[in-house]
Amino acid sequence: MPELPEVEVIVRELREKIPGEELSDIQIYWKKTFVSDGYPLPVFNTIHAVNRRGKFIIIRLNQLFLIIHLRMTGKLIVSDTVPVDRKHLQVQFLFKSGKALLFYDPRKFGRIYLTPDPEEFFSNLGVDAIDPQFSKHDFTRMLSRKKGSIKPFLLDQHHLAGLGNIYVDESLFRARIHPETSIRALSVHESSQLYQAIRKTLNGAIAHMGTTLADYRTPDGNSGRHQNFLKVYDREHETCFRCKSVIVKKRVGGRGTHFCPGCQPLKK
DNA sequence: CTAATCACCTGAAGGC
DNA sequence: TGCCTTCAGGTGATTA
Repeated sequence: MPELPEVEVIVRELREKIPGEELSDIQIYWKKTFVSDGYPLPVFNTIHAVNRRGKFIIIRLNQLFLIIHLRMTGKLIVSDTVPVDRKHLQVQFLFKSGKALLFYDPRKFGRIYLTPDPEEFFSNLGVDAIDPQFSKHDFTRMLSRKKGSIKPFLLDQHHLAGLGNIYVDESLFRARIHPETSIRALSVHESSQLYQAIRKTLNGAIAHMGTTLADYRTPDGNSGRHQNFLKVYDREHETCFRCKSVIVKKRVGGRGTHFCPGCQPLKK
């Protein structure tokens, strides 16, 4: 479910709520969710900071870091009390203050990793898609070394980290590029448009607090609003706001892909 | 290297 | 109402 914008909104909210909290207990209800890698459970540690890289949430403790990936249906909730709703609760962190950080995940794909070394943990992860250090030139250079279709490339977190199925489709629409366009066929101008489109799309979604299609909620339990601003994703058979063509959905790289055949013609 | 498929899980939605 | 199939915001492993 959550892509970079949703994770960013979650991180901002967590940052308001949990730094300074001291862990008093950790309960793991679904073993595979919590990957301790042999390190002791960080009970009695303090939460020092909350950050993000791509779709990962990074929580700094005393010596170790909790690194969380929500995958499809993971949800973090900050509660003032021990949980009332325990359905799909996979991991529970209790604090000395009485508050709790709860990890819910119906599909159980999400993971919480424990590591002393985030740099090492992220050694194969691409650059964050809205990292200010990541330039248009870096992007075109990255593209020049690759072939294949543009959409699978954008989804691959080893290159750019943070885009998922919704925002790839939205970014390609904004840049007027067909998702099956071969990377080698992209002009310098198109690459540049795509770079801008990705940033505008992600930052716009953050401003709307993310996209809630079904499960996504912030740690306060709030929905996002960006679902009301989607241009192609989840709009199959509807009319393009820009050219009035009918939005198409087809499989590209194994993923349901939405685009406007009028605005995004395939040039190959 | 790229592409396709499966695996991991559950729930919602659509067809009959 | 119920059964069956398909699909879902993700990603890693395996196999052509």
